[in-house]
Amino acid sequence: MPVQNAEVAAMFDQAAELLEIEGQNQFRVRAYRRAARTIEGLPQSIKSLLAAGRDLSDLPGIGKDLAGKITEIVETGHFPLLDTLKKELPGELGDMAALPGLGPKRLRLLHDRLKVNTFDDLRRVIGAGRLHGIKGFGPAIEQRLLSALAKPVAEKRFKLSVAEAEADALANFLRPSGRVVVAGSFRRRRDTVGDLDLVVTAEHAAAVGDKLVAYENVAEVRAHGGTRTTVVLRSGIQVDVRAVPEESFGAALLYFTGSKAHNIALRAIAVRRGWKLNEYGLFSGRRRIAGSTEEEVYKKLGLAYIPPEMREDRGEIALAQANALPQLVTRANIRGDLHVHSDWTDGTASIEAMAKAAQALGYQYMALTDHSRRVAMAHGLDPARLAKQSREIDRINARLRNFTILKGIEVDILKDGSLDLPDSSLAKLDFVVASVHSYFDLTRQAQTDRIIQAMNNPLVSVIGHPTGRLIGEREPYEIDMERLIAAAATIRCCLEINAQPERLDLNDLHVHAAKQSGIKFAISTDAHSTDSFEYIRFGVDQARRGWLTADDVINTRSLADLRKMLKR
DNA sequence: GCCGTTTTCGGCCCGACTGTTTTCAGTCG
Repeated sequence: MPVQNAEVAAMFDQAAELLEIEGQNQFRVRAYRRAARTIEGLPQSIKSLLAAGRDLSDLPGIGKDLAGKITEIVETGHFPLLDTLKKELPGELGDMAALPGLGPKRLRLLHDRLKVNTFDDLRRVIGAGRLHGIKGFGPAIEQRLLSALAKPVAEKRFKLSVAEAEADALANFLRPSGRVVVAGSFRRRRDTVGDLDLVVTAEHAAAVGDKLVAYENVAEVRAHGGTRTTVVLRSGIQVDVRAVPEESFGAALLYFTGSKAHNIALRAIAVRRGWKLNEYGLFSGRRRIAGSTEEEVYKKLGLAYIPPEMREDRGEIALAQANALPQLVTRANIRGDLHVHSDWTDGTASIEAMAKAAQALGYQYMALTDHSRRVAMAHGLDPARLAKQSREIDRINARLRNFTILKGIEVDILKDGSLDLPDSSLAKLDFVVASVHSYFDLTRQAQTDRIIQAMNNPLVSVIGHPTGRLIGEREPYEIDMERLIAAAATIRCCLEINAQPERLDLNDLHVHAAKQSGIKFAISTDAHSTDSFEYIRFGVDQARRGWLTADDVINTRSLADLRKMLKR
């Protein structure tokens, strides 16, 4: 198994943590962290970049030294610097930085003075009262550490849809106080959200924090100052609310939307021009030269407006400088849904009800794609029922005005890559989605071969939910995404962006990588009820995070153009 | 350790809150 990008990034993060505890130059520490983020955000594996002869030092934040270290890790699996650091700072010191109140300085002190190297060591010294008298450790920090050690809260991220429900309720609660925008990774529409960052304009900043603390769902108050308040809601999600004056609203929104890497890059541009950018505005000396809107700040910095979904420091700033940002696909571009179930299988609504719900959204078409027979518990269709469904669709289509139900199927990809229905059945359809619903534990090679085998059938238009993940519940199955993308590009098979909030599959990075290979996408809801057509927006979010334009997405086409495209 | 329309050296984003402080370091985002 080759070393994955995520593993290299994790090694760099760990090294950064330990270097910081050692008291090394903070900019050296930051360099490792920055490189880790770059590596995480790469659409391809480092191994394949190296194989293609790519010079890693071309990547942002990676110079000659780190390029050499990355190459060594990928080739040997070892990172000598990290090995050395672990000898000097053994145990779990790096991981312990996740405890609240423990940063590099206090960890160093614990290690030097009390020989603390593990979580258990820390429990012991606190129990023995040996923290008393150590500089920087008062009763409050001791108490926080104790409670954190008692219930080691795994870092939890929330599905975007879950965070949205919390965010909407909270924003409505605060809205009487002023303008409220939920910023952070929520506004960047990441598939999961760690915490909610709200920006509020208010004449009386402190009143906003007071109001938040009084919110009925607050379980814990972490910090409560004049302009910033942090609480944890009962659901476990952390909320930071920041009150800012109207004239700073844009700068604050920019700052709290992030990403952190994007902000740092913007501030560096400001510094190069002799200015300063903070959450209150863009300043030349003491004079504010921009800040009431984000557009104004970008413009002053010589940049086109960058949509929040692109703010990840993955090359968007250079594009904005060149005024060459892609025109991202929007919800309004979507003209139909290409993955829809009915009560013929495991959906809850009739075909006609689904069609009417789709039409009510302004769509021109939908592809009805019920399950095939292999998915027995969903009453999957066999050739005879599929033929019967086809006649039913004809009858309904005859009644519909300005809307067309395309005849489709979500055909199961069997273990060997063959399809669950004969070509003779599939050939009568307008649209075939092929998906994996079984044998998730095949080897990487076998799983990849299996899906490519299915794509090779020219009757298949789209691969449905290509990695099979269920966010927070099931990891994606092992798959060689680069090989899959290369094959899809060659075969000219489309890939699905499944908009179910627990799927969002493909994810943003894979979408971005596939786009570079010229692949087209279907953004589909996989709707099993009339309500779930609304999920399309989550799919559009991820498409935008992958830099897709309307042209990259087949269901932005008119029905006539779509039909033309589907012939291959 | 990275990086360059001030530069191959000398910078590197910026501010709020907390706790432990007698004026600020550490942590966090």
